Amino acid sequence: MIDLAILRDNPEILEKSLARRGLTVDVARLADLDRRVRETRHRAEQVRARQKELGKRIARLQGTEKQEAIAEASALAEEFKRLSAEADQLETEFQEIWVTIPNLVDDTAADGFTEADNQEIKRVGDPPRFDFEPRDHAELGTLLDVIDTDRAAKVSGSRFGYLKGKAALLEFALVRFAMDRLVEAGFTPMVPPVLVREFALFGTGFFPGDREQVYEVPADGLFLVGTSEVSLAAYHAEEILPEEVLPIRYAGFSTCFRREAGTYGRDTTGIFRVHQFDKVEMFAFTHPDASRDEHERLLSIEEDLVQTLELPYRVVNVAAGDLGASAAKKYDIEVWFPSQETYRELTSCSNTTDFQARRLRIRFRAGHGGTELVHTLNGTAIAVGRTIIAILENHQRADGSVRIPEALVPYLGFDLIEPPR
RNA sequence: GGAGAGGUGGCCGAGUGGUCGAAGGCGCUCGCCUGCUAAGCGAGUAGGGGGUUCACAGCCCCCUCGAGGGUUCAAAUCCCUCCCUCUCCGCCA
Repeated sequence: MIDLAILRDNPEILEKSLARRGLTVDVARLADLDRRVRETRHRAEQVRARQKELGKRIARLQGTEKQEAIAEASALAEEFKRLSAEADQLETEFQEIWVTIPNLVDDTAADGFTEADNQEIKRVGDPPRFDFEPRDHAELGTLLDVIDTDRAAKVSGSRFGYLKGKAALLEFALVRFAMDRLVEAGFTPMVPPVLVREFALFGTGFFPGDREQVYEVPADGLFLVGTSEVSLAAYHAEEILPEEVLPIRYAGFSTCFRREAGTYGRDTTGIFRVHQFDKVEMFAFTHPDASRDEHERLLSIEEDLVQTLELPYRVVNVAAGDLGASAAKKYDIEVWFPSQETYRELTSCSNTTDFQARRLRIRFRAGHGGTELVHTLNGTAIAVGRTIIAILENHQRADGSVRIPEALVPYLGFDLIEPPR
């Protein structure tokens, strides 16, 4: 949710932001609806005030006087009920639209509406040159017997995979490697719930917009998270934090579940796009003045991790129209995939400013004694599945064996994945 | 799955129809005192919305004691529905 004051005092800012996202919303009508809500509510409150005052006198009155006053108060109560219902109805109508309004786009977010408009900020590392025909990760996975999507299809359907043997070990190495780095950087490690209540998804901005992407467990009224961002953000829901605890930084490890509805035919090879994968996620709660710096900090941590894994990548500033509802600005790190001869998304980090904090009511006690909304940010540290396949593809050799990046060797105890004899 | 208890302010915790947005305590803020620290004394301190306004200053109003509905002139207090938390038993990684 964005600040209502924007709609009231600077609707042109909202107009502009929506236009940058390529959305059409009748802002004038929204503003008018809001005005009518307030007008009606105000009239109702005035009636209520008179009714309450009269009620106080009734306690002290006797006889006829009392009876007359009660009759009058009764009429006021009726009137209040009527106006109040009218205001409720208008407000419902307003909220229905208002909750779908995405965050204001940051001035420095890239222009454009699709992935193709993402603005490249930098490239680091060179794509590997092979003197043989490189295999894609699915081929390598089969050859090395470390990824099995055929049997996964039998057991669970399409877009699932088994990590097997050294790839399974690689997962744990990556997770521990990332966690170690993050703890060093001041993050508190977390293993959060992956089943959450609806409010957590609404609060993080995934609902109502992306509802069809989320697995639901109707019998229990719970939902499977697509990222631990959801459970980490909601961790401090409804809280008023002391200012001095900010920034709060969490490193959450969780499995992520995504329905991938509407992606039929896209990325069907291997485990590039699956319904279930594990991820280490960074999440930060900051003072509003600190979120821009924090965003850059998260990005630099992501870059450090990718560099340490010796993967060639580029950083893009995501186009306004391609941002999620809650993000004001987002950076993606795209890593080179030799089989696709292109850079594909490996990590992503967003500054959601006060959008999630407003919905989740996460505030801090500010210096002046009042409360202010915090800012929240999230960023991928390691998306395990994709990182594994990036390692396979980039560090493969002619015989199909794969070299383990040096930084992971201490976690694994081997430096090569070879085809079984 | 069975049985029971309970949801009140930043936190703990009183409060069964009007004088309760709410005792008391903790915490916090300011001041005083104590030659440091600790203790002590005094005052203040819920959140949200709206109106007025140049104003995030004042002043005024409304809402909120888990949520929603109901009874009543009047509800934290009475009634109904739902949600949530905890305890014991059962099951269980």
